Amino acid sequence: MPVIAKSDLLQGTLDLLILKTLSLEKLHGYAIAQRINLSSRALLQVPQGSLYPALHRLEQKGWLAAEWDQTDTGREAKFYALTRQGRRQLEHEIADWKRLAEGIALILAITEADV
Amino acid sequence: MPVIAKSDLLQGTLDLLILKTLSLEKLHGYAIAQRINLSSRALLQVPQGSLYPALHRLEQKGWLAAEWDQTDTGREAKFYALTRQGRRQLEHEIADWKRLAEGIALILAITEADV
DNA sequence: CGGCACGCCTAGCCACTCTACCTATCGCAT
DNA sequence: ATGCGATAGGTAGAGTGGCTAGGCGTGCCG
Repeated sequence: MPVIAKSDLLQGTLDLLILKTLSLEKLHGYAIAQRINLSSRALLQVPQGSLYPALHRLEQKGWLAAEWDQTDTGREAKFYALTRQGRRQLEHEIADWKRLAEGIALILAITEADV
Repeated sequence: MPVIAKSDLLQGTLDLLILKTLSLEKLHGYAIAQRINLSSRALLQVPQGSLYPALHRLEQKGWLAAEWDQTDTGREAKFYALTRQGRRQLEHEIADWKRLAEGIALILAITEADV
């Protein structure tokens, strides 16, 4: 058991973040993590040990397609792109997330007066 | 693998929901699930197989205190109340949730124009 | 008297994330 | 020249925690 930590992602959200990030731009793994970090204003961090297994999982499910290519800096890197199924999946995940977030928001909004 | 489903809770959210629900009112397990269902306008469901283990877990962590008592209908039921630690934990979980929800909202809000 | 709501519970599976590690290349500073 | 941080990919293993599917017993209503 870690001492403090707990700044973790919630299980299931990582797929959503990856799919959404790739829906705008083809990126390689390392860049995906950076983009998520940046776009969320550092609220969200993706450890490599979560990222790469997730990418492989999503690829296996047919939601991503991988392809080796060169980065801007001339290095080899594996670029991921959304498949058509991935795009459909993304929409599901967004809908699921909104439902969950709304549900939780409703619960959190309850006050003594409502009981 | 279930066929459709996937209306699941995200891991970690259940603790938050239970703590918040109990922060307003002492309730027994069965009633907690009903209250979450109702308060979220049925957006969120808590299966019993998730609920009871969660309650035991939270009790073990010292966030809940349990006590047998009578329901309105005269039945025996185990009522749970937040401990002081539980109240502190609830605040942490709310803060964590807000951070996560905000981070994800930021990511979901990105459009082609931002890339 | 049969079934449903109430109320509690557990076993076992499964999915996902995390820590901690490994590998290799490149640029820059010492 | 060398060593370190960033870039880039990866795995193993443990831990967490939700889910399905079952079980128990009571009380009420048709």
